[in-house]
Parts: sequence; structure tokens; C-alpha cells
Amino acid sequence: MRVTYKEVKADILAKIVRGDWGPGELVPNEMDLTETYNCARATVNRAMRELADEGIIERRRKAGTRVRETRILQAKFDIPVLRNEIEALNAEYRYSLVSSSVENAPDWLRARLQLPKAADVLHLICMHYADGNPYQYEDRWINLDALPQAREIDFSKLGPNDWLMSEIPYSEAEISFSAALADKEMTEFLECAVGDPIFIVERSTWHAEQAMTYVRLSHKPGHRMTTRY
Amino acid sequence: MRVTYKEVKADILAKIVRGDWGPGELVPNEMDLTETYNCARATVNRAMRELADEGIIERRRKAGTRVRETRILQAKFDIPVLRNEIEALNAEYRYSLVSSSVENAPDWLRARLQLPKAADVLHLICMHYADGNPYQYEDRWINLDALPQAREIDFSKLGPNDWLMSEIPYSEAEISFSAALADKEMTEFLECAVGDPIFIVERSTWHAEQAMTYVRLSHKPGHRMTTRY
DNA sequence: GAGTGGTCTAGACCACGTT
DNA sequence: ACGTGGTCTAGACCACTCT
Repeated sequence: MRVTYKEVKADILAKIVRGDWGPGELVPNEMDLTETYNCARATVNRAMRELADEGIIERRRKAGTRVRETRILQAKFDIPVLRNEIEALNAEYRYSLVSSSVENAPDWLRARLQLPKAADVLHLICMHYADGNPYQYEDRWINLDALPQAREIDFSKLGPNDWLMSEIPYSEAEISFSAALADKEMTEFLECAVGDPIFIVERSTWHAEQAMTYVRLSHKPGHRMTTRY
Repeated sequence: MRVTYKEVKADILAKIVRGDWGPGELVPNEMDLTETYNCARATVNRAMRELADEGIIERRRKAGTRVRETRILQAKFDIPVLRNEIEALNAEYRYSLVSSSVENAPDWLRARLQLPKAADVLHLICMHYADGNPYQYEDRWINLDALPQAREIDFSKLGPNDWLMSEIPYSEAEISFSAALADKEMTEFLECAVGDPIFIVERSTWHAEQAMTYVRLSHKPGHRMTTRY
């Protein structure tokens, strides 16, 4: 049978795992491996390229390919649309708009999104429920200079995330995770106690060099975000 | 000049972003695109494959290629070795072993790592500092059935993570992020107040079907984990 | 059965970066 | 200067899966 890039990749990885090629060591070049595995260079290349993408090896022209000294740990999280996430738990999803107002962007938001002075933003507070239980508290700010049409949208039925995904399906974003304490207001919506630990996700979204939206998502106490690799 | 897969990829993405091909719509097949871009099929294939890897499009034999209905948001975090992370902040890294003891694995740990009854584990508490300030509190458990040589290691100089990376550089892992409150003991090490919100990272590591280690990392209040995409 | 993507081959040229 | 990886080509066969 013909040699597949997956076989080559698995064999190279096995050699690294076994320690045949230790950290920092030079891996044979593509032409040599072509003979080792008796296959075309493109096959070896794809195997090596994927290993490099996964952070197992490091490749440099002329210098060759080496096993990485320290494995870069990569954790990839798939962040599904909230409705799907909740329905995947066999729970019923419910959305509710708490408040909506046009405001002047506060300073901290202007700084974060690099907005001009006196920029108008749409400030939404929303709740997301799973089987009727509070799941996520959404504090959303939309840049009305960039998305003036947001003024006319009725967000009592359609969640801002769903609307934004339809307006700007592809965008640049910065995500960060952190921990915070539930404040007075949040305790009411999340049905928890003041001072409970809250897992926070923040996301700023950009499109065509312009800030579109910033959102701060506060999760019910005990929320975990998990991934395998 | 020759057409590169990057150009093809960028152009296809631009068409999707502009809405020429909307969510759920069929994208032309590879042979057609080969003519559109006047290049080899392998070039189109690589462009499309990468877009599929990034969750932009969905490909199925015979059925063709479609723009994804709902973009899967993927957040990829590079988790560097702590020393590197701290030194990247231009801070001096310092490590300290707080305690070390061989114990019988508590029930919650046995359940998590699927350990047999009466399994011995090495329990380490360590601190990591940046410029002398507490940065991370490490609560580490090592499965001594799988790694008996850990009994003989002096962890007062070498951090358990560094040692484990040298023993089992490649492994399966489960990572999770959550929020918790600082308890009495932690406040002393992290120099914070009881009830401060703490960002928690937990990681269970497996190798050859066997649990190697579980670690719970508690970060100083205010810690954030950030990524862009 | 037939259309589509998945992959391999053999050869070629080129860009980069080390020497 | 030259060795290595990065990429493109043109053609081929195959695997999957929809109809």
C-alpha cells in the first residue's frame, strides 16, 4: 500500500515520544525521510508541517527541523453559540432582554475600543437561561458609529449575539478569561450570593479596523470551561 | 506571478465576509475554482482545507463545500512554561517548594484520575513568584504508581512541571478554567484577602492510558488569560 | 453511479537564512 | 554560496456519500 502522510506523521511523533529524537535534536531533512518512508516529498512535508503547527517541532529553512525544547501547550476552546451550548446539555434555552439604552460611551469603554470622544453606544443587559435557571449574564456594548442600524433592532426577541453574527459574521476579536466577585446587581440575576466567585469572559470585536462591540459575560457560580488536547 | 494558496484563501474568505457566499451556501467545487484562479487543484485544495480547519467552511465529499451556518468561535491559548511567561513580562522568576509528602490518594483525586484504591501519590505545594510577588500557587499531585521515580526527586530546586515535562514530554491532557475564592491558606501565599476572586486552571495529564498528574493552579487576584483571533 | 473532496507522485522553482 | 523548507504544477487514483 501507499504511504500516507498520517502514517509518516504518526511514526515521526512516535520516535519523538519514545525519545529517539530528543528535545532540541535535529530531525532528518525531508529528502532523507522521503527515502526512509519511500514516499514523495510532499507527503513528508505535510506530516512535518502539521507537527510544526501543533507545536511539536520547529522548522527553519537551511537550519532544518528540530524537536521543540519546551513543548508549547496549546489549549483550543470551541466556544459554541450559547443556544447550542445549552441545548447540547439537553436543557431548554431561554433569552431575555433586561434593559436597553443609548448612552455616551464611558471612558473605560472608549479606551478599550479606541472610540472617539462623545461616541454613542447601545448598552444592553441580557440574561440567558438553561431550563429556567440563570446561566449567563450579558453586559453588551455596541458601537453605534459602526453599527447605526442597531438603534432600530428589537433586541427583546433576538439576542445581540445572534444579530451581530448575522451583521458581521467574520471579525477580529480579543478574548480574555478572568475571575470576579458577584456584585449586588448580579446576584439578583444569577440567583447567587454577594461575593460568589464568577467566571468572566470578555470579548472585544473588530471589523475593518473599527471596534464593533464589547461584551462581558458573567457565568453562574461553578461554571467551568473545559477542553482536551 | 503564480497564484499562491494564500491569495486563493484570502480571496475566498473575502467573498464570504462580503456575503457573496452567505452562510449555508454552496461554494464552487475545486475544479471550478481551479479555473477561476487559474492554478492547480492542489493550491485550491490547500486554501479550502485551511478554511475548513478554521471553522469557516464545511466540506463533504460529493455534497461539496458550504459556508458554515454558525461560525464556531475558536479561542486558542498558548500556555507557555511559567518561567517563560514571567520572564516575558520582564520580571524575575522565582520558584519555591512549600511542602512535599507522600499520601494516600483522596477519593476526589482517585475519581478524577481513575486511580485504584490505596494508590500512593506525591502531593506538592509550590509557589511561583514574579519579581518577588506571588504569581501562582501550585497544588500538584503525582501518581506514584505511574511515576515511582518521583519519590527520589528533590523538588526544592526543580519545579514539578519542569521535571514532568522532561519525563513525559508528550501526553494527553484535560484543562479547565474556572473561578474560585481565596481560602485562608491561599491568602497567605498569594498575599491577598479571604474571599478574593481567584482564576483557577486545572490540568489532568495522561500518558499511555495512565493518569500521570493532576494540578490545580491558583493565580493572584486580577489575573487574566487573553488571546486574539 | 457519479460527483466531490482527500491524498499521493514526481518534478520544479524559489525564498530564506545559515555559513 | 548553498542547503533546507515552502510551495506550485499536472496528473492520477481513491473513498466517501448523495441520489
